Amino acid sequence: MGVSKNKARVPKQTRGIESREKIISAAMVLFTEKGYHKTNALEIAAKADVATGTFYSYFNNKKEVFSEIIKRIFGNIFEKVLLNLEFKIFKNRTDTYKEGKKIAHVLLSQILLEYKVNHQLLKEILAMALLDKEIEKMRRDEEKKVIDLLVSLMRAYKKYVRVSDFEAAAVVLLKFMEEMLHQIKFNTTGVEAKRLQKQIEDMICSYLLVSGS
Amino acid sequence: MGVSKNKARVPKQTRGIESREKIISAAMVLFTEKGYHKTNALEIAAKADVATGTFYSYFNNKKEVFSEIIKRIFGNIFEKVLLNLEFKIFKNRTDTYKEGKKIAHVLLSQILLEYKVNHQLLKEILAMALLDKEIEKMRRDEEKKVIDLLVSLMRAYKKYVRVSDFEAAAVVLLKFMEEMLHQIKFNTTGVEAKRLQKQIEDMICSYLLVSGS
Amino acid sequence: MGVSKNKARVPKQTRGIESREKIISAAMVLFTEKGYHKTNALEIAAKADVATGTFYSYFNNKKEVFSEIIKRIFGNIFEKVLLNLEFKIFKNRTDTYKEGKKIAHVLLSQILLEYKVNHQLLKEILAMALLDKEIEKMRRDEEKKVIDLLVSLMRAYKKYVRVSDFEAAAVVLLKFMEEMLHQIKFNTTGVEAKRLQKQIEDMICSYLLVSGS
Amino acid sequence: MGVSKNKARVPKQTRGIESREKIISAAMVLFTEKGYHKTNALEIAAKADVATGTFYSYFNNKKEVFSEIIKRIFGNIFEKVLLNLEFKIFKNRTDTYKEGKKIAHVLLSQILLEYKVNHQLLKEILAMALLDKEIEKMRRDEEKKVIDLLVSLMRAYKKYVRVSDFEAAAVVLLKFMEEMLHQIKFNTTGVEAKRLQKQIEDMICSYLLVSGS
DNA sequence: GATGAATGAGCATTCATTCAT
DNA sequence: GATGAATGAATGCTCATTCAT
Repeated sequence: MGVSKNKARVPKQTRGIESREKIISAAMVLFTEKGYHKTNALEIAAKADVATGTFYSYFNNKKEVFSEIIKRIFGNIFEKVLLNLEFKIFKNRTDTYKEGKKIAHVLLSQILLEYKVNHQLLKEILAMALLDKEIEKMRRDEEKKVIDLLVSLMRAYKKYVRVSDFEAAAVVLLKFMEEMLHQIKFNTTGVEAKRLQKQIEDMICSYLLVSGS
Repeated sequence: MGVSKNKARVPKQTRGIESREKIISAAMVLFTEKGYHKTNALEIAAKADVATGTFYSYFNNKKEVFSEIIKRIFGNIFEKVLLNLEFKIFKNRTDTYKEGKKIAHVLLSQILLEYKVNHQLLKEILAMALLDKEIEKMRRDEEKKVIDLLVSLMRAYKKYVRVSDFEAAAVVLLKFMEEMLHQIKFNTTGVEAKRLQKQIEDMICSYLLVSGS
Repeated sequence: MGVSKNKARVPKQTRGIESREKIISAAMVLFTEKGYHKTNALEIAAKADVATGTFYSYFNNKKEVFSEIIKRIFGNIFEKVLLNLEFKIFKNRTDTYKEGKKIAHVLLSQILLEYKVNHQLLKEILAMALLDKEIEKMRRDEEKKVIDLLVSLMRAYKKYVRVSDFEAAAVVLLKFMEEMLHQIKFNTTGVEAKRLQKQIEDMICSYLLVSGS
Repeated sequence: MGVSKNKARVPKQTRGIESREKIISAAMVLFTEKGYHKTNALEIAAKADVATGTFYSYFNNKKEVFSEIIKRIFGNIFEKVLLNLEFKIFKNRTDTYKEGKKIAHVLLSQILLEYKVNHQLLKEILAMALLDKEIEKMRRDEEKKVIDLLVSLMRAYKKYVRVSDFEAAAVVLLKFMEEMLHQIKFNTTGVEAKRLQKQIEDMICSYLLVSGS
């Protein structure tokens, strides 16, 4: 589906691999600076110091570079963050609400730190995920991984968990987290990040953790 | 910035108003069917049964029609929903957690009902709000109204409310609600809407309402 | 089938019709001078003193102009020649072989005269009829008309006609005539046209007409 | 004109000869499948399992491979058919019209058999002979051989031959035969091959042979 | 006011050919 | 000899916008 003419050359020599990387870097810079829609293949090639033809040797079109970039960013962010998440929790066997809240705080701060990909590019990716079926699928696939992890975590700690429908809860939590991260990053409302973060942690904990513990 | 050449004619005769309306309707259909970026002025004019020139009499460019459409949709949705919200709450003086939960359920269902604007167009709007400063501002302005209302509501019912930073809470709640509505609408994860809705209500209530009441 | 996006504008105003005609004329000149494959839309537009966009308003691509040109040439040549053919024969009730031969001579000369469309363009058309399914179909359709006429003529004069399988004979005659006309026009062998014409007439008559008459 | 840069390497080692042959075979397949104009050097090299550079070691450009292919096909067809023709006639000393007709039938069937080169490629060659001066010359040279043979044959059997201008007659016959072979092969009119073949034989004989014999 | 023809800069994409390795 | 990466001019086509009628 949508794999286009599959004409894209796969570089075998070092020089080819370098060119491909140069193109990806240049595209990343330009998508960030001018946005995906306002960037064109010619500019990318120029910025990458490569001929137009070279661009089209490695990518069938603009969207393919974008996909490649997204793959890398998603791969980076989600996996890094998630491995972190798993690790943190298993390390700090959380038994009480207060402990939980502390962990939530550390985690969120940590994630926010990782999540420092440049704003504009992130906006472009989110927008594209809304506008383009293929990009949407890439996002969905990545989300699936997180949801699965969240479910397995809730299952492992079920006696400390308030909710019962783990899957639905995982979806709600994930989407909530995502939105909040963007909110903090893009900050469209004028309320300071710290205050927001506190409310977010509170909301997660009051929803997720049994309070009596 | 963005004030454009202000050449757009403001129709005063019935015929002119009709033409303008036809253009807006046509644009709405096309933005929905093909997306904003893939729709062009010529098509809109054609679908509206109007000459290309006429299109440019009433709108300086494609984005202006889009803005107009957004204005109407935001006006419709947000205001309708919000007036409803205010009305509902003042009518049903909520004193207990259970009562609150019931109201939350009714409200969310109500909002979801109002929120049935065609998916695709909504996606386009959200995407544009990420990509375009002007559209982003329109969205932010609309959100401001909701946040203000939420704050004033919390203030009015503060004894039943768990949280203390009303403004931050309002932001978190609004963004959460928005994201959840989209999640239910676009349903990218495969979990059924009903299960999601239940978790959402739970999350809002456990966060917002004092539980002992 | 192959009708492409059907986006081509049909001009309604005099100016539009003029532009379309200018494009067709320019294309004809260029196809003749440089051949179809070596001519491009930009050049056609330039020669027609029209913007590139105007070219694409009236034709979806180069092939469409070519089709239009072919339509006109085929329409002109075939119909003119054929009406002539019918008329000539009905006027000169041919009873003897000698009479037949005289008529054949007059006719062939006549046809050759009509057939003076510029060589190069004709070559291009023939070549395209070999290379392109759509153009091939256009040619076939035009040929069908001639074959039908030839059959009906043979039927009308059957007592002077040697052959019995009228349809096959018509095909053979048509193709023979076509090829000979091109041969005379393109003259690839170095034998003078007059000598060829004589042999052609002889071949047609000895094949077609009963000799005893 | 057309001598090109003459840089093409002439392979002397087995490996080189193999590469050259692989390229020719690949080109033949692609010209057949996609046509000459839509095939490009890169594809040919890829299909031949050879680097792009290797292609340009053996051929200066696409047309050179095409010329090579044409040379082989013409060499094959014309020579085979003609040697056959000469042999057949000298074997079967034809004295009467009926004998002549029989031979014509056998010959035509024979030729049609030899003439089974793949349609599409033949079309491409014919089209190119119309479009390209060099290819046209190649065709003309090959035809010259046939015409010479036909003339010498007519001369040898002049007492059985109706016509007097041997050269013109040879041209007419050759062109007629060519066209008819294509007609039978490409069959654009829907009349069955057998019926056409019969008419063709009849036309040749009634034109060529003295009937009283 | 309305029409729709015309504009032309702009963009995506291709491909014959070269050349460093 | 062979490789395949790189080149960049060339081309097809689009579309926002203007303007004569």
